[in-house]
Parts: sequence; C-alpha cells; structure tokens
Amino acid sequence: MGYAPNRAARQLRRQRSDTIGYILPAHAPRFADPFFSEFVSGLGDEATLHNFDLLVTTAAPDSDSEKKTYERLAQGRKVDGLVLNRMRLMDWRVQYLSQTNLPFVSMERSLDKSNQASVEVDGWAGFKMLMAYLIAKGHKRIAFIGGPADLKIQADRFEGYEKGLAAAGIPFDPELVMEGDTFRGGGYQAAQRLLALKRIPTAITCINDLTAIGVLHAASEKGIKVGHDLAVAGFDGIEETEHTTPPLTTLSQPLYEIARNLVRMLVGSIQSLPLEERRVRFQPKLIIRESTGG
Amino acid sequence: MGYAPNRAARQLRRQRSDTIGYILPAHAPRFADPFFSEFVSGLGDEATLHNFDLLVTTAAPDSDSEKKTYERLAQGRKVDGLVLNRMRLMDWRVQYLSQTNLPFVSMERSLDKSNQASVEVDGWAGFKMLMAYLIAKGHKRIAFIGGPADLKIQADRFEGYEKGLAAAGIPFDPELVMEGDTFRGGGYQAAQRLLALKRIPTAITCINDLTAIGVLHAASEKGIKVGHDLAVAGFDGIEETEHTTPPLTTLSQPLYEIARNLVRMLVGSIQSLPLEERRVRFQPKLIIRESTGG
DNA sequence: TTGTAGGCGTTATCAA
DNA sequence: TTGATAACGCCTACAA
Repeated sequence: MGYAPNRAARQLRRQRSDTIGYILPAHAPRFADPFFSEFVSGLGDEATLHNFDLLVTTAAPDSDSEKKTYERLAQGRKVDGLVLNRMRLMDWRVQYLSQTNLPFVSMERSLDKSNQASVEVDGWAGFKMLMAYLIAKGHKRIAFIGGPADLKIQADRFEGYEKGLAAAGIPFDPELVMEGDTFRGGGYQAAQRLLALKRIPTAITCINDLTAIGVLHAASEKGIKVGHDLAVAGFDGIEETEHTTPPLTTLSQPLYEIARNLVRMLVGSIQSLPLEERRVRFQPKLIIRESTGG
Repeated sequence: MGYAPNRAARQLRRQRSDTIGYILPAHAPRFADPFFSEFVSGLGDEATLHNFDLLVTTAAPDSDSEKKTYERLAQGRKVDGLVLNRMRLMDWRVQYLSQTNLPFVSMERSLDKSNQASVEVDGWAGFKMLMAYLIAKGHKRIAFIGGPADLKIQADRFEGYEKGLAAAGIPFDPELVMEGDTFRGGGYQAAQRLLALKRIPTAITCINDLTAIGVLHAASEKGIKVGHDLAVAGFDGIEETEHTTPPLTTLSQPLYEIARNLVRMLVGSIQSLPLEERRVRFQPKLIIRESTGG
C-alpha cells in the first residue's frame, strides 16, 4: 500500500540487518574473474528470494586488509552472516568467525576443526575421472598445472591427479607439475615451461579453466595443435570454455546453484532453523570437447 | 579502542545508510559477464575507501522485477545512492531517480533530459578510429555486429561505424549489419550468418569483446583463419582478449578506473560536495593484436 | 568544558 | 483483539 518501512529503524529494533556479506577475493587492483560474476549473481538472486540483501566488499586474499574487512563486518553486525570461498587448507576466517559467533557458510571447507556448513565439489573424484579418461585415450605423460599450495582445491585436485596416475600404474614425474596462479597468465607461463621440456607432455590438466585458457594461448603461439598434438583440460565449466579455440574439455561445477545453496543454508542458520545438511556435495561433470580430441 | 558503533542506530540517527547500491543486470539466471567482475571490484574498492558499503542486487534488465528492485532500494532509503550502467537511450531509471531525489551516477548517459552525473567512454570516436585503421589496411567489406537497439552504446558505436565508412566513401551495406545480444552466443550466431553470405566480409567489428569472441569461434569452426582471411575486433578490453586464438584487437576502456570514478562522483554528490565535473569522458584505446593481422 | 536528555521509526510487550 | 508505550544505540543540541 505504498508504504515502505524504514530499514534502519527496523534493524535497530530487531537486532538484525537482513543482510549477508561476501568478501570478493580480489588479487589485483584490476581484477576480473568470470567465476565470480556467476557466483555473485547466484548469491544475489537467492538472497533476494529470502528478502536478504547482499553486501559485497573486496579484499586481497590473506592480507591485512582482508582481516580488517572481516572484522569490520563482524563487529558492527553489519551483516547477519557471511559467505566464504577460496578456502585455504587452514583458514583463520573459520576460527575467527566461530569465535565471534557470526554465522557463515563456505564453498569448500578448510581442515580446521569445526563443523562448517559448506557446499563442496568433489575435485578429487573429478580429477580421477579426468585422468582415467585421458589415460584411456593413450596418454602417459600428463602434466598438472596447479595453484598456490595452501588452497583447498589445490590439495584436492592434485591428489586426484596423483591417484589417477597411480591407479593406472604410471609413475609420478615431478617435472610435469607446475604451480600457476589460477589465472590465465599463470597458466600461460607454466605452459611455456612445460612445452620447453625435452620430452613435452601429451596432455596438460589444470586446476581451473583460466589456467587452461592460458595453456591454449601458449600452445597456439608455439604452433602446437591442441586436441591433436596436445590435450588440455580445465576445471569449473565457465562459459568462456565453450568458445575457446578449440573448445575446452572441463570438469564443470554448477556455480550458480552452489551459490544459491550456500545462501539457503546461511539464511537457515541465521534464522536458526535446523539445517537438513551441513555438508552438501556436488559431483563435477566431465564435459568433453575438442581440446582433448573430442 | 575495540569499540564498534552499531550501524543501524547510527543510520537511524543520521538518516543515511553509508551504502551505495548497484543492480547487476543479470539477463539469464545463470549469468556470467567478465565485464562485471571488474566493474564490481572497482565499485567495491572505491566505496571502501570512502567508508561506504556496496549493496549488490540482481535484476533482469527492463523487467518488472527490475522496477521493483529499484523502488525497493529507493523507498526504504536502503542506499544513499545508486550506480547505473547498461543505459538505454531513454531510460526510465533516470526519470524515476530524479523524481525520487535519490543521488545516482551512470556509466554512459541516456538521452533523457537531465544533467546526469556520468562517466562516458567515447564509443563513437573509438569506432571511427577502428574503422580508419581497418580501411587503411585495405578492408572494404566491413561488418558490424551490434546489440539491442535501445542500448546507448549500440547507438554510439554503430554511428561510429557508419561515419567511419562514410569518411572513406565506402557505401553502407545493410547486409553487413547484424544484431547480437552482447554475449558470446549472439556473436557466434551472427557470425555464422555473415560467413554464409555470398560475398563474405573481410572484417567484422563488434559492439563488445564477448560478441567478438563468439565470432572467433564461428570462424574457427568454418576453418577461416582470423588475422589472415578475416579481421575481427571487439570493444571493452577484457582480459580474456589477451588469450584468445588469435589474441583479439579491441578498443579498451579502463573499466576499473571508470567504476572508481563513478563511486567518487556519487559519494561527492551524496555529501553534496560540488562536483568538479558532472561528465567525465574517457577515450578508448585501440589495442592492435593478431586478430586484425597484428 | 563536560554531561545529559530527547528523538530517529520500528516492533514487541503489556494493559485495557 | 486492539491500542498505547518503551526500548533498540547513537548523535546532537542544549544546559550546567
């Protein structure tokens, strides 16, 4: 009836902000990761459904300012809960928020002792599946370009890589493992080094799609025909992978759905409803495209 | 001294929320546009600098829910101001917010009568520059894949395209103009039609980079060598363009800086400081890469 | 200078 | 059931 309640007054009275927070891990000042637009739109859509707002802040991962940002949001009760991602193996945010008693959910879960509500994608199983597929196609020299060692997804996916080799009885060759930065540039550089080896790999698997896209670039520059002379695969299933040259084989995860699930869990936990599940798991889907020979 | 003021009380008292809003134009439920991660991180960084928060909501452009979303934010004074982008030629948001007296700034400005504070990128001049470059390389059949006709950037960039042709005395050929959707898929489809013409174009210019990436895909499928048999160019300068096959010629705009400028202007106008400038202009930079022959 | 009271717009509570 | 009232926590204005 044309009446809009004043938000601040309502919040003051009810001691709730009806807002959830997400701190975007922006590495560079000029930061662009297609992962996050899909993630944020999932968070936003689901939040709206529950009449919650979404507060987005940026902070460089593992920096002082990140710590301050989390503290700021938690202290002033600016938000009723937080969504975390890009989890580290040991993650101070889990400790901190548990102490502070601020509800939170995370995409992937750290190894901290704490029964975090989380949505996980099984990177371990995904990578084993990918390795089995590549090995069945006859590949024996399979490289892996990962990310920073303290990332949870790095640990999971790398273990899947190792186990996939072991399952086929292929010896592990440290020469074929590189550390990237989860961005195109890191993949590009790591691939340049791999493609300069005496015995270059016949397949390169990557911790994520951006890394793989950097690999495509490096291969194309060297005149190596991806899908023919070299197989390349990523992880995430971002839209960009449909239109690369050649289109990229990837382990796809339903990012938008994951984000919505996270918000649903978080809102439930804010309203202290009993969660049906504190730990939701998705299986990544292997999408085979021409970058691995189709 | 370990004391954090309560935000709601402060807001209630001061009648300000210290929050600015941005409504992400999410077309599809599953929406991913690299444009926006960079834009949002610029908004977030600059907002933080001024001790403002950033509230992000999603709404499909030009829908009922978009209208409701704007009303909801404006009514409850949930935000002190709004950032707009993806402006239409005539944009009801400009009218509405002017009436409501809610401060706002926009990236690009609509044609509504209103002295909107805005940051603009000169798409007209950019396209003229691009056309001159292509024509100097000997191209005569140059296509244009645009976006929805009501978008301000469509009008600007298309006019630059037309004027660029005219300046060189090349007749305008309606067969070479297609409407895409500003996404990869639309560019892909439009390119398929262009490449099926009796006399195919020797160059395809696109309203934005995503469209151009769709074109690269279509060309690669047809076995057409981009940079050699066909020139392709985009607009925006998203990071992805550095790693396409081949790397993409584009008109780059400093999106992150633009976002920061917008927030700076908006905060100024919220605090009713006199704005130095209500209309900031950037010139796009032509970045020549291999997709146009290097 | 230092201290205190009132009110911002809700909603929860309690009394009628 | 309905209606009045107090309290949420901060800021400002005014009084001492």
